[in-house]
Amino acid sequence: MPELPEVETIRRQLFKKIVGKKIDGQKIVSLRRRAKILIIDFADGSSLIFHLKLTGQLIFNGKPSKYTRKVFNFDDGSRLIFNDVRKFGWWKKVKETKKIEKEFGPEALEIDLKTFKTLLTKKPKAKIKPLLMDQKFIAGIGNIYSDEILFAAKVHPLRQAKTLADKEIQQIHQNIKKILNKAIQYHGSSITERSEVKKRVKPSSPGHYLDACGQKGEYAKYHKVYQKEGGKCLRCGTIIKRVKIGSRSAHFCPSCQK
DNA sequence: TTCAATGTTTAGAC
DNA sequence: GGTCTAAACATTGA
Repeated sequence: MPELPEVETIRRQLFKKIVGKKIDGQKIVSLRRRAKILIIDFADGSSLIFHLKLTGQLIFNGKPSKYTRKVFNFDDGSRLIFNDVRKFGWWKKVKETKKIEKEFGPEALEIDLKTFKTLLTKKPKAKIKPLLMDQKFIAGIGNIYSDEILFAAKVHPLRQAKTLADKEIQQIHQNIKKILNKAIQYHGSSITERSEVKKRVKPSSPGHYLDACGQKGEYAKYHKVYQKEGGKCLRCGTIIKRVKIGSRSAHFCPSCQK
């Protein structure tokens, strides 16, 4: 679930709440994010790192439920609970984070146009959507935001990197930052899965993204193509399509994404 | 019973 | 080596 905007939202909220507090006598000095990983840094140089995968939640002073996998208690009596319905998420204590940080490509919010162009030339045959989701290529983008970025850039998700014109590369690069920043502003996307839409499962049920305060993110309101299959394109009115690329759903407008 | 799901990793094919 | 696909991880519920 949590892609960059969701993890970044949690990081910013938790930063204000827990920096300066202690877990097991260890003082928290900082909170960072690398790709979709949240990093809690301690005074002795060690860190506690988290990956929320599809359904992980980190909630400050949350109330434990049957899906709570771990509770971290702070020295002042407050706590952080880790919930995860599907159990794909993980956390671990590490002595240093250099090795982990090196496993990812440049941060999506930090990459400059020139670097982005150079990287694309190294993957000429790759399809642009899976490439944007490849954390070793560029870090932080997942299924939701790759769809939204490509719609905004008017680029078809199956385009090979080498076929992209300069202007298109520029558009993708610009929209990576624009979309991710706007999503952070709205505290990310709390969504209901396709299989759940039919079942009328509420987005508030366990296994859906919540921020560190236990609140839903509001960015899903602004999704233009993700989960909009069958709806009209907001730019041209064409019906939004969904196709499988690899094992993931891609949503796009077949008319204005070329 | 079967299906799909915001993520990642691995194995195998070409 | 590059690229693609399927499957695996565990769970849910109509």
